[in-house]
Amino acid sequence: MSIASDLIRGHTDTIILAHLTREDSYGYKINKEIQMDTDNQYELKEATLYTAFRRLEGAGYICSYWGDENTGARRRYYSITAEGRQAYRQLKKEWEEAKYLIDILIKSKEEREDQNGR
Amino acid sequence: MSIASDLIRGHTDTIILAHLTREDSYGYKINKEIQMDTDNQYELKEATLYTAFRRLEGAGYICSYWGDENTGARRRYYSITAEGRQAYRQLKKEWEEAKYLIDILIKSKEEREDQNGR
DNA sequence: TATATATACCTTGACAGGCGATGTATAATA
DNA sequence: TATTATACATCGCCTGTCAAGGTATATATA
Repeated sequence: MSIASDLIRGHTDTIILAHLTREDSYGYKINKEIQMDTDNQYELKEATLYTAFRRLEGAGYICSYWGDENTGARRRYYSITAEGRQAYRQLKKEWEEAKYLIDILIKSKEEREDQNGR
Repeated sequence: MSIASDLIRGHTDTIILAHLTREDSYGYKINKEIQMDTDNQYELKEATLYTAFRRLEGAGYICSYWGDENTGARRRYYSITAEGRQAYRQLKKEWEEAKYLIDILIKSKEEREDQNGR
């Protein structure tokens, strides 16, 4: 893990919802996929992950059920709801806005002067 | 203000440092500039702003002095240090990394399947 | 057989950053 | 005279993150 989590903070819910858009999944698997997707540059801490599941379920964005594996550790599967899909779309939109604003705001004033040709 | 502050969280320090790269400035002015730069879509809450100044000063990234205005309210000016400039460059780099990773992570798995042509 | 590792879940308590509320003071304007 | 703008500051709450600890099953290794 190489990235500061304060920069990802606020995106945890969006990331989880994204992983549930195609099919139901469970915590451990989602986290492994996050690690693979980012070449091990990022992972969710377990406490963060399971806290987020509770939060999302409380908000009605996901619901859960126990898997029926007859071998290995038990898994709790999560399914995204219609409200969850709606929230996901909204959160993605907000990310695009935030990205745009942050890009503006963290730009050095020196650079900006250069760009204005002054 | 239209943007969720959890999405900006972690960037407050970078934003402030960016505003000090060209010239010394003070809290009220920096915040006004942020509002102007973002067409009033974002502003730092005063408590957040002044907390950040304390934090940055404690870290040695900025130092402060009182202005010598002989009219109007007094101003505390902040100046970025060499360490502050170094930190600013680092934080910008981390933002580029975070931006890249978040874009990957919040992408819908449905979309990704489409992109893979499967 | 014992031990370590991988899979899989969960909770508690501390910490840090953001912020509403509140306060102070000066100057200009209505 | 009252309001608004400028300008700074702190306190205490809230929320999300996470280190640390715990439970349980299955497999690989020594």
